[in-house]
Amino acid sequence: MRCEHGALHEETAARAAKNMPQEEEIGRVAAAFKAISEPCRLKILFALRQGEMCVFHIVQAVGGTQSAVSHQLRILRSHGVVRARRDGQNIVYSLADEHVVALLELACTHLHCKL
Amino acid sequence: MRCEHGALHEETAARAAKNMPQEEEIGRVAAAFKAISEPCRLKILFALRQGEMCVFHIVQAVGGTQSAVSHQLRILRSHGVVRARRDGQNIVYSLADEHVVALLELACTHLHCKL
DNA sequence: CTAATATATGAACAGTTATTCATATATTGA
DNA sequence: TCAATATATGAATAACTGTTCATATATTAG
Repeated sequence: MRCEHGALHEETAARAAKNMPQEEEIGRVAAAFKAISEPCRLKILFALRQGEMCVFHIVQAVGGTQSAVSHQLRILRSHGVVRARRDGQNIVYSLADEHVVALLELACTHLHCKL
Repeated sequence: MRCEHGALHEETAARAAKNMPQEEEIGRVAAAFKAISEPCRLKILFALRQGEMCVFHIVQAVGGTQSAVSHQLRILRSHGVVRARRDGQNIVYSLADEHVVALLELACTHLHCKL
């Protein structure tokens, strides 16, 4: 290639290749972002931002069927985005940690959304 | 439902429904996260974290075919994650803003990845 | 133990998305 | 203008992901 900045970019590319995270780590990060990249799951997260809730109330807050919400909750949980604890007959879900809230807020800021 | 915290959760659900962002905003946030949720695209972002590069060097840094990288770049660009500028025969790509870097770093922290 | 309620899950289908291949466009140098 | 290089893109196929339906598991009340 005849890039004007050939030498500089060549160096950048070499550094990038050298510092590229492992496939496994890339995969984990990708999976985490994918977990929060579907409208239904995002709704669940925005809802849980108001406080912990059991499935019944999450369904009430975000709409959709119990089955669909439950499937999505499993995905969120398996990716460490939300955590669940049993409370009698119910399972109460909440956001896993502040990172999740921070991610949501960063994205909203980036996109000039009001929260 | 017979949730112990019925009254409290009921209130949380109502607040969540009331403060739920518009479908359109949810969609934008979801699309943005989806844009950065594929391994190939993440690699591109991690690479660009080292500095701007033209397509040729990005391909060198992340591997894969020119065509595939180009397709992914288009997706990243159309979602405002990276920006492109022409420089002679080349198109030089760079991360759109600090939010992108912050998102990557937050995710890595959350997942206990080294960066 | 049985009935009722809350939540989870497997399988199938539908819609979406990534990759590849071939080709198009744009820029530069001769 | 022509050849060469860099990048982009349309179409087709293959892989993935969400939703639904039916059903399973777990907990509590009686």
